[in-house]
Amino acid sequence: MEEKEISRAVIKRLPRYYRYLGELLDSGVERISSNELSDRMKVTASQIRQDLNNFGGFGQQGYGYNVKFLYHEIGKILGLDKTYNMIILGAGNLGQALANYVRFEKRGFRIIGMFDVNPQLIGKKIRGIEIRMMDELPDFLAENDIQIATLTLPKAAAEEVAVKLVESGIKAIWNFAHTDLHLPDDVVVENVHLSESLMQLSYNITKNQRDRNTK
Amino acid sequence: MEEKEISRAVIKRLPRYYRYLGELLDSGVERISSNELSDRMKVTASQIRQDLNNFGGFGQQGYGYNVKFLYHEIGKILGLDKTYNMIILGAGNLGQALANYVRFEKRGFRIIGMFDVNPQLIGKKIRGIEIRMMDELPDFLAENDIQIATLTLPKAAAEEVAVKLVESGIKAIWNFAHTDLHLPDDVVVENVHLSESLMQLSYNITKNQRDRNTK
DNA sequence: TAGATTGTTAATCGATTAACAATC
DNA sequence: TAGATTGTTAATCGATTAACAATC
Repeated sequence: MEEKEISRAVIKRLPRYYRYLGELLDSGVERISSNELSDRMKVTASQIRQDLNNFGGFGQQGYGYNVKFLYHEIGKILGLDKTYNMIILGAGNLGQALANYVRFEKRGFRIIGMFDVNPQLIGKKIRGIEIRMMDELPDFLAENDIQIATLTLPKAAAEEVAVKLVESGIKAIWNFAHTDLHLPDDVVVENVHLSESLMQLSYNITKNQRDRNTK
Repeated sequence: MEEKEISRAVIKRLPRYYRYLGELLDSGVERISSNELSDRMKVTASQIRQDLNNFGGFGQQGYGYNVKFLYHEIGKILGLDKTYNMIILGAGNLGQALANYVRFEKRGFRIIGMFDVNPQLIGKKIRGIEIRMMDELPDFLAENDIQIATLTLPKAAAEEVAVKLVESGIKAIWNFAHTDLHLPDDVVVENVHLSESLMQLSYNITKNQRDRNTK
């Protein structure tokens, strides 16, 4: 079965399509053309059609796309038709904030455990999720079917914990630590580097000011 | 003064260079060649040289790059030689987590105010930063020089607050709300969409499983 | 049927990589 | 000077946009 690799650029756009289609669905829109969607999303209609056609023909000539159908198809592509059990490693501010965030649950991402090394946090519950000592991790992983591990801990600890997780069979990591994890190829890592995002912002602020002075 | 536009792809890589150079600096490395850096960062040496040359010749033939010099130059390009006053709009879990994060401060991003509509939060302090009522925002902006506004509030409120901020002269927004802000061109917006990041992860998990079954 | 709009091929644009002359 | 490595041009690759035939 020859399957062409989908480019990273396309994948990064899918969640945004999904969001817009969800909003259209909520507001009762039944069908939409690539042209109208392109207007709303400020991308070219051509790109929308190309992107979607990577996964098959979801539209119909002369009609456009059925919003509900397309929404669910993209959901399936993104793996949102399944549920995922998650744990959070590092129950500091960010870890707790993520645990408190209910919207993830609605999309099928269930946080079922949190771990930390700070004994003061142990036993504390965030939205019903218990914070456990880090040394309970191996047992917990053995007893529970976990698909995603979230790293919200200092970078010094991140790599070490990540290696342990992978040894225990974890295949997907959502990494908030400011470091690149060096893991086997079959482990999926999605990085969220907040400070790098902030630096892009300060770059653009600086550039913006320069532009204003120049013009 | 003809200045060629630097591509977004290049800008996105700069913070990562900055991070690696910072680590090299900390570990006492004085100079590095594009080749050695390419080994560590898993990018091509050619790309490193091309990227850096967008901003001028930072290296020296036969020698490589001086780590300390390059680190500071990239810092300047990213605007990290200045300080920024920030406010956080929405003092929920994520807003509080960001406020608690000390590392931003070290890089020159000072959070000096937080705002929320929930009266129960008013007066509370996060790391010394007071949470104020949202209606105090205009006065606060008039009395303080704010460069960055962080939006950690529900998407329904985000657009409305963003428009108010821009009317008060804010030119840069760090947006965590799950919505695209429609603002004038001279306003810089940097989006952090956590749920979209999570969807990319679930896409790759799904793909990974498919690959394993196929091979 | 006529009109609309997709799916898809071809053209363009931009970003990455390779190669090497310049130069420290 | 010889060796190393940049800065930069040229070649390649990939992604985006344009165009239009297919078809609902």
